[in-house]
This record gives sequence, C-alpha cells and structure tokens, in this order.
Amino acid sequence: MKIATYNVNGVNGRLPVLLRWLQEAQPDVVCLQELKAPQERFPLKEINDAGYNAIWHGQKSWNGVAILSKGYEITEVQRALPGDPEDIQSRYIEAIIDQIVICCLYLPNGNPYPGPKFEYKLAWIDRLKKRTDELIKMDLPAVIIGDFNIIPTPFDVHKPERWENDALYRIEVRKAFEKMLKKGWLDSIRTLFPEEKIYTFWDYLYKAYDRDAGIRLDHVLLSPYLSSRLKSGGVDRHVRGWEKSSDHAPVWIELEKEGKQ
Amino acid sequence: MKIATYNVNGVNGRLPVLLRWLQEAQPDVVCLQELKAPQERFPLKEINDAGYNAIWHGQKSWNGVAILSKGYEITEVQRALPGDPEDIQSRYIEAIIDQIVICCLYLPNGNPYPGPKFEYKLAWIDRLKKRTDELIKMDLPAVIIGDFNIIPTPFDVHKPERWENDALYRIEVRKAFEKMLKKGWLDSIRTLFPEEKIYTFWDYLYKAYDRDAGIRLDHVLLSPYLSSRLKSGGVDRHVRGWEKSSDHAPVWIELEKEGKQ
DNA sequence: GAGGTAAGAG
DNA sequence: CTCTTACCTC
Repeated sequence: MKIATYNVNGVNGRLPVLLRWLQEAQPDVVCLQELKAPQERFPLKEINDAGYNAIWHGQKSWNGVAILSKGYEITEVQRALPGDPEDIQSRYIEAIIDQIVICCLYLPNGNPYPGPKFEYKLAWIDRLKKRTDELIKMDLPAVIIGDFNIIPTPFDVHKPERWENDALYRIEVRKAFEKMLKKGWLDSIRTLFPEEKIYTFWDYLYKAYDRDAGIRLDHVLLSPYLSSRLKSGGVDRHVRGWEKSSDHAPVWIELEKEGKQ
Repeated sequence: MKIATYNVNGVNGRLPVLLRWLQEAQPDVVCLQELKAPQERFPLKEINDAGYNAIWHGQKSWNGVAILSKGYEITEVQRALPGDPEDIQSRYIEAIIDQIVICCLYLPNGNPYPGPKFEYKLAWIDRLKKRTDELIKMDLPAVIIGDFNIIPTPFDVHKPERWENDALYRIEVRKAFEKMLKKGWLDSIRTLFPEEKIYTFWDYLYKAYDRDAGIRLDHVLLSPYLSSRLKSGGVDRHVRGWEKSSDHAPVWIELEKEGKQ
C-alpha cells in the first residue's frame, strides 16, 4: 500500500499538477493539505474521474485537508483534532482505510515568533500529542501524515543558523516532535534515508528550488505496529519543478502487505 | 494587405491566445483594444518575437489600445481622440501604415443608460464624428477600426427586444453610427455579408457562445477612397471557442494592393 | 512568488 | 464569467 502526502497550496489552482502526479505516482492513499477551498468547491468530479474517492474538510481561503483513496473504502473517524471545540480551522481529518488509521494534518505555521500564532501552534501540538498518545496506547496501526510545519533537526534545513527564531524550527517545536518519536512513532523518511539531505518544501521566492535551499516539513510517522511493514519511501521532488507547482513536493511511503510480514 | 481588430480583454492574460491567433491568421496590421495594462507592461518583447512592431497607449486596469504591424513601418499620428484635453482614457490611437490612416478605437461602453457614462459615450462619438468627417473631407485612404461598442442594427443582435435600453443598442448610438456611414464610411463586414447573422462578441456568462447569443460590436469602416479595394473579410469566431479566450473574436478585412485597382 | 479574497468594470 | 488591482497569508 502506497500512502502519500501533498500540500497542494490551493487544490483548484493545482488540479492539473495534482492529476498529473496522481497518474504518474499511482498512490493508494493521498493526504492533501492547504486546499484553500470551501467545502462546496472541492473538485470531487475531477478527483473521481482520476479513480479516487475522497473525504475532505474545506475552509474558505485557508487550510483545508483531504484524504483520497483508490480502491479502498474510506471510513471517516473525525474531521477535527479533539481538544478545542473553539478551533474552527480545517487542519485535521482522520479516517480508517484498509484497517489503518490515517491521520492527515496541516499543523499551524506559527509565525511570527513570538506571538499568538506561535502559541496556537504549541497548543495544537499539545492536542495532537494527546491524540497520538491514545493511538499508541490502543496499539492501533496508524499513520500521522501531512505538513507538520516542523523542521525536525538542523540536518533538515539548508542554513539552520538563519532559522533559530522561525516558528518552523524553534526549539520548542523540535522538542515536541522528538517527544512524539520517543513515544514510538517512526519518522519513516528519515529512517529510510538516515544520511541524506532531504527536503520537501522550497520557497517560491529567491529561486529556492534551483538553489536547493529547501526544508523538510512534510512527514510520515508510523505507529510501532506498522513500522515493521515499511518497505520504501521518498520525496517526488521533480514535481516541485513542474510548471505551476506547489511550493511543497509530494512525500510517500510504501507498506508491505499485511499478510507478508 | 490584411487588417484586423481584436479586443483582447487583457493583453497579458491573453498573450498565448493572441500569439496563437497571430501565427494562424498572419495579419499585416492588427488593432488591439482593452489592453488593461499600463504603458510599461505592454508585452513588446513577445509581440516583437512574433514578428510585429507596435505602438500602444496603455492605462492601468482599463482600456488601452495598440496597433501592430508586420513588415510595415508604423508612423504614429496621435494617441488621443482630439476634442477633449480632459479625457485621459486610453481609447484611441492613430497611425499611418503603408499610406493608409489607421484609426484604432475602443469606444466607451456607456452603460448604464441613462447616466453620465452614457453621456460620455455620446460626447466621445461626437468627437469621433468630427475626426472622421475631417478624414473624409481630406479624401484620405483611412480605416476606422476597433471595438465600437455599437450594435448597428436589430440584425446584429440575438434578441433585439432585450437591448432597447442598453447603451450598446440605444437608438442614439445606432443613429450616430448610421450617420457616419451616410458620410461615406463603408461597414466592410456587413457589405461583404449583407444577409448573414454576424457576431463579434459573446458574453462570458450564460454560455452565450455555445448558444450563439452574440452581438456585433467590432467594425471596420473604410473611407470612400479605400472602399473599392475591399477584397475579403470575416470574423475568426472559432478563436472565441479557444481556452482562455477573450469575449470578443478577431475581425479582419483584406485590401487589394493599391496598384491592382 | 504564488495562492487565496474582494471590489469594480465589462 | 473573466479581466484587472490591492490586500492578506505563507
């Protein structure tokens, strides 16, 4: 089973690129972030025509997340991260697909630091921690996947020294990410490529992609139960070079069939 | 000599379509309207690369007119319709190309009727009348060409009864157009196709092009001196069906070489 | 730089 | 509907 994440930065503007990539990569499950479309303007018809069914949680202008699947039924579990009924931003959607809990997230950016947006990010991470601790405790096969807006280590950024006070790299969020891993979640891409520079995002500005001035923000975390099934993975970084591409590249992993292990 | 007019509705957004049509139609002279670009953002390089030189009068957001020519020198005569120094809208540019006076215009829309915009339209037509009377008096070979925003007759609109109080069809502007023809100007497209329904504009709304709910707004008027050289003409209406097309279609005529008559 | 929104014009 | 500008976010 191939599971992917792609921050599309506008699902309608990105549709040609998204469909081209789906056709090429043929993932079984795709988590999308930054739909930037209200619920009723999700391009379901075109997604269906490409062979995918979908659930999504839209929002006008910002955020918005979706889970797509080809050939597997999608059973929605929830469309909000528990812990704050006041939080109306569409950043989390959770479903069960082929007996696996898929948690698709678009974690707050948090800039500027310091400030209320950074505080919101920390609070959001706390709530995520509670949810993911539960999943671990319940011993479920689960995937936490999406745009974390967290650069996990100095090795995951072109010039670490420039990022010290950026919300994507602040020590608080790196520590929180590390704490999740300590609980048992596997950073699958880093595990597969322990020594390689791997980026998933290159800014539109300053020809960041041409200079490979990127950062690693999009992650696929596997619960202990699933970790042994990790077969392969990667970043489709060439997609970032396509015409009218998102500033993120798709990230994917492949899991061994359950019977095989 | 093939002379064309095309209301592009944004010269920068329309560039792929414009270049494709230029390549296909190979006009010698092209009058453009609704550049919707300030003077410094006219895409001269791309126009030059397509083999055309150009003069233009831009304006931020609205209006804007240009004259393009392939292989002929363009001698600019004026870039404003005489008669009102207060009028700063870029709606008129005049040049001599191959001994012919080319008057490229984007006549005010004039809606809503009644109101100051309609009054401005009538005043603009008055000034145009003065200028074109002069050209007739001087016996010059001249072409008045562009988007007149005038539906000349009931035969030039899908459903005339719906347009009685529209500034494009108001009796005042139709009368004014008729008066120009009486002075000696030849409505070349109508002359070539006296019996046919001919439209040059189809609204973006309500699938107007699919329903062929169009109107005839773009005209090519020939001075008496030139009328005998009229060889052929037409509307490239298929261009209106292209992806990302303008709401207008290009209109063109072909003149016999001067020696030939 | 490139998405989104909104208003104004057509 | 589809242009434009100006603004906001990342």
